[in-house]
Amino acid sequence: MSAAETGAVRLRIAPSPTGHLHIGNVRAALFNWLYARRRGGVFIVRIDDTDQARSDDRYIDDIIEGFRWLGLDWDEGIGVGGPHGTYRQSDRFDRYRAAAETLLEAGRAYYDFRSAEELEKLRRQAQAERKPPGYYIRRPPDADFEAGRRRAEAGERGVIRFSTPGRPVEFTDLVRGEVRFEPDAIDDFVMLRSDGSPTYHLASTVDDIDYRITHVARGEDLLSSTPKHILLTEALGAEWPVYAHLPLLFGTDRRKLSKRHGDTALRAYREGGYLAPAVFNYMSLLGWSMGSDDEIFGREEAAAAFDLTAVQKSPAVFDAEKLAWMNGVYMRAMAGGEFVDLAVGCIEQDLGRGLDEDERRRLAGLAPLVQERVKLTTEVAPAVRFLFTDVSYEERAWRKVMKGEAARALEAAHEALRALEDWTTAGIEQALRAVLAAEGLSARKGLQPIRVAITGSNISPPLFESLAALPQGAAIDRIAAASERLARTDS
RNA sequence: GGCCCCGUCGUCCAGAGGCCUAGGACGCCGGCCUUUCAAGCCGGAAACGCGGGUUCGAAUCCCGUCGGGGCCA
Repeated sequence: MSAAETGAVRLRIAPSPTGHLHIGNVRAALFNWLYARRRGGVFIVRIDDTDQARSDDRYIDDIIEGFRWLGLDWDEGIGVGGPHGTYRQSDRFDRYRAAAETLLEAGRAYYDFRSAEELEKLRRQAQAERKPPGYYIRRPPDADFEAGRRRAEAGERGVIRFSTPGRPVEFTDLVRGEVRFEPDAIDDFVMLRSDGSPTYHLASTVDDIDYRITHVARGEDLLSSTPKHILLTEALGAEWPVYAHLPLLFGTDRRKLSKRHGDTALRAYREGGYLAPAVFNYMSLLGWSMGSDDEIFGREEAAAAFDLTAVQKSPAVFDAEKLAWMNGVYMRAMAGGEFVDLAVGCIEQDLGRGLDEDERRRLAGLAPLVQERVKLTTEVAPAVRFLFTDVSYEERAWRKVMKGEAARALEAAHEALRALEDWTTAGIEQALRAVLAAEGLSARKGLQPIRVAITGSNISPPLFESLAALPQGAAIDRIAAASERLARTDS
């Protein structure tokens, strides 16, 4: 009976700190998290920093912040500790070398001193014979353990390769079903490079064994490496985990999502006005669904329903537009007070100063109308900025609206609003409608110039509420200013 | 080049032999509402890659083919 059956499941995500946390990694992490939570198991975050030249600790912070932001909490690993050390591969090189040594002594690995040219020749030969590329990379006849060791100790540079047993590997993948690889498809892969550093195959497999990982859910790009990992695990005397190879995330060109597809860093979304629950919700739908038409759901709901066997086999294209729509759904679903707090934060940052009591009150009055109009948090400040700064007219808006009857509408509005005693939405609406009717102007024609005068734009929150959110004096002044400008530009 | 994976509307997902004249969502188009913009509501266009087979019956099973992708080089 395997560990997966007897104990709690243990899953992990192992990002490399060689760049900002990538959304492909985020999706993989999310599925691992969902499955761990569903099974009441353990979720681990390990840092795969074997490539020390390209790794940078600031990216570790980015990874930690990113996962935390999304609410993917982990039970062991970087930042939270656990029984297995630092959860950084760079601290475990000795362990990997020891594992390689064990295999060497057991005859399951060998030193390989062949030059790149020799190997290249073998590859070309394999290609000419239409054989798998790794076909000819096999243990050379003279590769005996003692001789290899002597040459290595004498300072000769060579790699240590795993010696594949020459039999097919079969396993059941939770997503793909039965998978089989023929011996020819599995080459004698390098475990330790000539500089003594471990390859991904070695480090990752040894870690999965040591951390007693029961389920490995990772991108499909690693499917063809899986037989190597299985063989290696066996050779090291351990039981291999259950594998689940997740469909890749594609860009709109249907290629593996990468830098050139624009925003592939989670950070870009965190800073671009997206809400964590929306990102979580959207990403969970990439390759999975609840099995119903329900698309809007939270973390706990998803965790309760998740199963790796229900994951889609085909790749998913990341659709930024649908994410934006979903973000809008979450924006609108926010409690009113919560949104006001968010809006205050947005505008204060935009203004570079705090809001006073009166300003907050005015913002809060308009907030519900803004809330249902924005998709991203970054849209909040531009929508309410007119409340706190002098208007600057959008030239296009001005030209579109300030013509024809605009002057009359502004003058009439100016007069009516100056005389108005009841400075409320209802009062303002009543006064303006009355005066427009008296002038014979339609609401459409009469109100747009006022909107531009007040907000600077022809697109804004509803006008009467916007006016009410402004002090009466300021509103009147703005209309007068627009009137003047119109008179100037007309003549 | 070799091996492997995948194939339902433009995109994401539902569909696990009859409930499918294929459903939902985003996007798109049209309408309603309306002071702008959104939101909301109503309606529309839009897909089972292709060819065989199995079966009374196939989007669902099998084979082939085409197409796409991944890995190694």
